[in-house]
Formats: sequence, C-alpha cells, structure tokens
Amino acid sequence: PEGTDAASPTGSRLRPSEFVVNSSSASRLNPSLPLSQSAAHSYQQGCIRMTLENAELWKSFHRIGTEMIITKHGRRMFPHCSISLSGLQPLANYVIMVDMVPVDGFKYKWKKEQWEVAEKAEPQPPRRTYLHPDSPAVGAHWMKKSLSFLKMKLTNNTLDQHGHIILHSMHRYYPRFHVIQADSLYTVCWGAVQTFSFPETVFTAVTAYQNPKVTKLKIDHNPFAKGFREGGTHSHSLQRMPCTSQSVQAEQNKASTLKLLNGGHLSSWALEQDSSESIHSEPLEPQEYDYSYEEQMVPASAAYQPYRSVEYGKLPLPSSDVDPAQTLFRSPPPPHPPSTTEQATQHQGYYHSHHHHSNASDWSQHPLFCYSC
DNA sequence: TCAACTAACACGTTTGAACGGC
DNA sequence: AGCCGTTCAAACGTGTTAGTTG
Repeated sequence: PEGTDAASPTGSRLRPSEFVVNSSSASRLNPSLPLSQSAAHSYQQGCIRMTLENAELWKSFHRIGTEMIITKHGRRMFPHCSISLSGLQPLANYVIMVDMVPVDGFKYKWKKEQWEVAEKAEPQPPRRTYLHPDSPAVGAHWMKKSLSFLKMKLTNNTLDQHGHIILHSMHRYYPRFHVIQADSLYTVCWGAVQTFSFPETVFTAVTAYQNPKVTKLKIDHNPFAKGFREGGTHSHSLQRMPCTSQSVQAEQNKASTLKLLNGGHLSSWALEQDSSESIHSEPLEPQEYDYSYEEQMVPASAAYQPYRSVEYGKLPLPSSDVDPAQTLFRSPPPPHPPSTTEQATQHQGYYHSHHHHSNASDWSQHPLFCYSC
C-alpha cells in the first residue's frame, strides 16, 4: 500500500518514493525512459543472479520450436523449469514464483509442417502463478541447490480447481520467474520483486503435438516417454513423418508470417527486425500483465544482448490508450526462430527488476497463491 | 470437411510403505 | 531404537490413437 516501506532485495529499507508506482502501461513502457538509468537503479537493489538449468535441452527444443502439451487435468512441462540462484541474502526469506506470459498477441496453427499465425489471440485466461513448494525459505536454502518446478502443471481448463497454470492452446508463452523477498506468504505483496526469463523457454501450448520433431525429441529425453522410444509400440509412426530443414522452415515461417501480417498491420519495425531478436516481446504486451509496479528492463549481462528490450524508438506506439490488438500486430510473431542466444556462454536470466509496491488486490489475480495460503 | 480437442490405452518411471539386516 | 538398503505394488506421467466436437 502507498506509504508503506518496502524492503529491497539487499535488505535495505527504501522510502516509498523510491518505488515509483504507476499502473499506466504507457508510463511503464515509456520509450523515453533511458534504459541505463533504470539499470543503474536496479543494480543498486541487489545482484541476484538466476541461471537456467538444463539450458542445452531447452535450446534443443527451442531450435525446432518447443511445444508443451496442455490437458484438462494438467500436464507437466518437458523440459521442466529448473533454475539456480545466487546473490540472495543468506538469512533473508524469499518466495519464488513462476507465471506464464504470452509471447505475443497471436493464435497459431500448424499447417504444412510449419507454424503460421492463425488469428488474433483469444482473451487471456485467468492468470495463475505457481509458487515453489519450498516458499518461503531463506536465501541460503535457495542457493544451496537448483530449484525445480517439475510438478508445475499446465492446463487448458479455465475452470481448473487444482491451481494449475491455465493457458490457451495454440498460443505462445514463456515462463517468468519471480524472486520476492518476503518473510511469509502473507507479506509477499510488500516485498520487492525481481523477475527473470529466458529466451529459450518460449513454447507453444498445444493439446496434441504438431511438430513430429518435437515428439521425437521428447521421447528421446523424457524418461516417462521411454515406452515410446525406438522399438516401442508406436515409434514407427514418427519415422513416416516428413520434415523440412530448420533453415527452410524458419524462412517459410517468416515469409508466411510477414505475408499474413502485411496488409496494413505490419510496421516498418516488423520488417526490419530479425526474427531471432523478437522472441521476447514482453515490452509489447503491457496490457497482458497489469500489475501496479514499475517495470524496469535491465539486461543481466552483455552476453545476453540479443535478448535486450525492444528498441522503443522504432515503435510508433501511441502514448496511451493502446489497443492491444493493434499493439500486438506491430510485433512480428516469431516462428520459433533460432535464438542468437545460443552463442551465449552463460544462461543468466533476462533480468527485470520489478520493485513491487502494490496493494493486495494485485495479488488476488493469482488463485494458486490463494490456495497456498 | 477439417482442425482442434478428449479420453482411453499401454508402457515405463516414481514413490512410499513394508521388510530385513546391521 | 535407529539407520540403511532392498523389494514391490500402486500411483503417476508419457505419447499415441480413435473418436468427438465445433
């Protein structure tokens, strides 16, 4: 609430004025805000680092276009989200959470062995957050070993009562990890939020696998799918499936996407941008995530430059009253492009510092969080 | 007609209780 | 009594497939 002190990740107490609260998406995404200025402020808050475990596996899927099955009763992710943390205060309590963020404003379809934009995205389902079962725990605990979100499940059932993450099929998402300094689940909303995401974790939610390459990769790596490996009862069906080369497919996707978008919706930015740099379009989906906190984009390291925030200067964004559909159409939907981040030697998370200073109602958007309480 | 979705299925993995040995 | 390792059955998770839905 306004007027209440909030703890920084470093444990220092900051005056409310240091947490600029503004629920206006236009303000949060103000192109005129110097990034370096934001970054400087963020680094003062602490130096929490997050690393994606099994990053190579994620990349393997990312190269061909990760698909995640969603079912009525909930399906685990594979690869599952697993991270490691450093830079936390050993004795301070933290809560770790994950939510899923739409990559763009499109619904996709699998046509002729490639993903194409089908239509505008459906209205976003109830946004839920998965709370790591160890939460809250001290920083020393979180840094002791990697954190697994193995048991997090995805569902397409908007009436789900089990607290699973609700997603739309044929839409693209990426997991976003929140590190919140808080002594208990009840005080989470008063803590500072630091958010991380990884470009290679973008996936398309599906009710049935579309790309046979994804199926094969899952069978090869997921122990639960061992029964379907070569020599199994069903593996023959995979071998019949024709495949196009990655490069050709990527070009086809790009071409089809641009073709579809052309016709008044495609901006010059979309034409200029290489698809590999447009995976992460978080800055273009402000309407998707209406928390009342200042959103600061801070690149974690130079190695992650390809994952930098969008250059707003190239975007002809109106100052306010942004029509979600129009905004989203300004962003070229990436046909799961090969990520340039594969060149990075480290897999440190793309780091946003959300110095959260909001009221409890903001968190009421997280049913799972309520369940935990 | 067709793409998307659902539920049943077979198979392998995981989990945890029960047990025995030290 | 407590700890450790093994066994085994039940529960769980997986992709496939045929049928259903819109």
